[in-house]
Amino acid sequence: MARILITSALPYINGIKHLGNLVGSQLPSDTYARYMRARGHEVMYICATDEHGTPAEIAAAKAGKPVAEYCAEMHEVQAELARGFRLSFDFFGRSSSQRNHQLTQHLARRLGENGLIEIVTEKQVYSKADGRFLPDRYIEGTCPNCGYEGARGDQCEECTKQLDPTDLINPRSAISGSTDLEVRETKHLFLRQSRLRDRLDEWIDSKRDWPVLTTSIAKKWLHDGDGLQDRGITRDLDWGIPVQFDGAPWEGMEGKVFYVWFDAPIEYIGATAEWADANGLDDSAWERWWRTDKGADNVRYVQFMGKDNVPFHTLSFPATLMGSNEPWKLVDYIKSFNYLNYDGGQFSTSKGRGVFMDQALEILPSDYWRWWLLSHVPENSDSEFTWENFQASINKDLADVLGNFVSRVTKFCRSKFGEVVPEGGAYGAAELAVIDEISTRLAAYQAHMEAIEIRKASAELRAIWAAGNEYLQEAAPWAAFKTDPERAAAIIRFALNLIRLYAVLSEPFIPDASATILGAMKTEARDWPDDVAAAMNILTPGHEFTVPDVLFAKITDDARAEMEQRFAGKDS
RNA sequence: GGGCCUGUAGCUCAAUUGGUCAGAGCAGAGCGCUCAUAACGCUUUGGUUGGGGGUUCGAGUCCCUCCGGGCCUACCA
Repeated sequence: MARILITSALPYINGIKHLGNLVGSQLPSDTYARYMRARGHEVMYICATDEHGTPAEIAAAKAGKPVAEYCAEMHEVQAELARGFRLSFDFFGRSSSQRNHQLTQHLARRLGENGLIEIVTEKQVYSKADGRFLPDRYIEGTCPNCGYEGARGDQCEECTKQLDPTDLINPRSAISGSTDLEVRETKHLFLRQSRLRDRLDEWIDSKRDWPVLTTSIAKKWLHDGDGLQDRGITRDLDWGIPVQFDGAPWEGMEGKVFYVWFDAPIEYIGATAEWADANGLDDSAWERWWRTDKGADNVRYVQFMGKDNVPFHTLSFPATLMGSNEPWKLVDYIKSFNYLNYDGGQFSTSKGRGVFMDQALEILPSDYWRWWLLSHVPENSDSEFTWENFQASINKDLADVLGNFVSRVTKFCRSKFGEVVPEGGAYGAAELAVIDEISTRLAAYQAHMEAIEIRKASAELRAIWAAGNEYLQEAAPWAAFKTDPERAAAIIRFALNLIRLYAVLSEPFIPDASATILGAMKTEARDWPDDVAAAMNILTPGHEFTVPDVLFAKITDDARAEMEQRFAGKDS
């Protein structure tokens, strides 16, 4: 049994995430976690809300709430949606937790003691009306290059020219519109990650098996221009982890907080500590996952994230841990994802374009979304959601191939033998052939899951379902029943066992349907089938079951058209 | 501007890293079956692998170039 630590990139707190966010980290990591648990491994699966930063403060202000209250509410909303999608986190924490405060401050202190932090005086734009410093992106004005009036302080979206906020003509706050801006001096802590460049470079080089998407981004940052640059890790904000604290090895940082990207990944550790607290366990319980001197040396740590998160996970977070000179567990494998597009464009929160997590659960069961998203997860390139494709996949894969198989077998059995596994007859060549085929496919399915090739695994799983229909067609129990009822009994017994097997194998992808099937089969036997032949004898003659209701209702053309209309967005 | 990714059948994607007629699923066509959610099975039609050039015994894969799509570019997260 292995020990596997799995973290999903933290969803930001300022709103409900869309399906693209879901499929880019949480969903595939959940499937992986479920699979690894099913294989008997010890899994710690962690996620949390990322709660600090300017957007959180603005969203709270917009909602007319204190930021702490806003974050607490949004955390609960996101936690509820996570439950709705059956995301099986061992703990869903908060980056604003006391645990994260302590850990973040601890690591910063260690970095400071190790000479890896310096104080830098910077000039930044301050908005008197907003009472805050403005990140470059939150300053708008006219582009000096092309005259576009909505240019941002970091870049003009019209002519793509990189800008400095002071370049803008008639600059204004993007938050309030105020033009009462001034440049002020402010001091910030910088993480001297340039000093760790060689160590990071060597470390990245050792990760031969990482996806190109992951390593190429890291290498670019390490080698572009002057190489890895030092990075500010503090901000002038109210909401966040205070930089000045007892034992802090620097002064004059009152009123400042750590930069959200400094504390967010630390929350992976923080959330594990929160998990221990929530379960009444002491520190050793979480430390054995994170401290290589306290048991984490045999942990395999896998991170899941969208491609936009890669630099922070390959460089700044490892730099934080390495720079502490403490034996923290570093990531072993990073699985990064491309983006999911929506019907020929991008998901857009502002335009209401695309399906968001709450809406998705309102209109269809989570298994539908899980199946489509996982079987189309953007592993190799951006992928595309269309309603037509969604409808076709759900109706064909879930309703016709899997759902109908369960239906035809259980209903046939009920009408000929009753709701009980029939006795008589014996498995023969046809059954052995199916066992052979499924064994081969199962090995492929497992290999793909081990390699975190979710799409390929889903295709293999589907083929395993389809093998049941092929078998049934070949064995034709409806014909056998007329001449040789014992033979029909053996076929149906075999098919009923296939149904149970399918429920077990499908659990990482469609946990609700899996539970429904096992419930209908009235069995608790969900051990992973290391031996397919043996698994075909788990439901024994005389075992009772019930015919389940339709597992997957089909999506009608009308329903599809309606949803297509509803989620098209305002401006497109 | 710079860097990276990407373009394969009508659609969504593969192709063991340069090696047999480029494969699946869906959609289309034909046949079969009648247990089942008008479901299932079998067979089958679709491709000058974005265009052009090059390297090689051999290119979807490597190089050059053009065209299209996307991401990143360090103060959004």
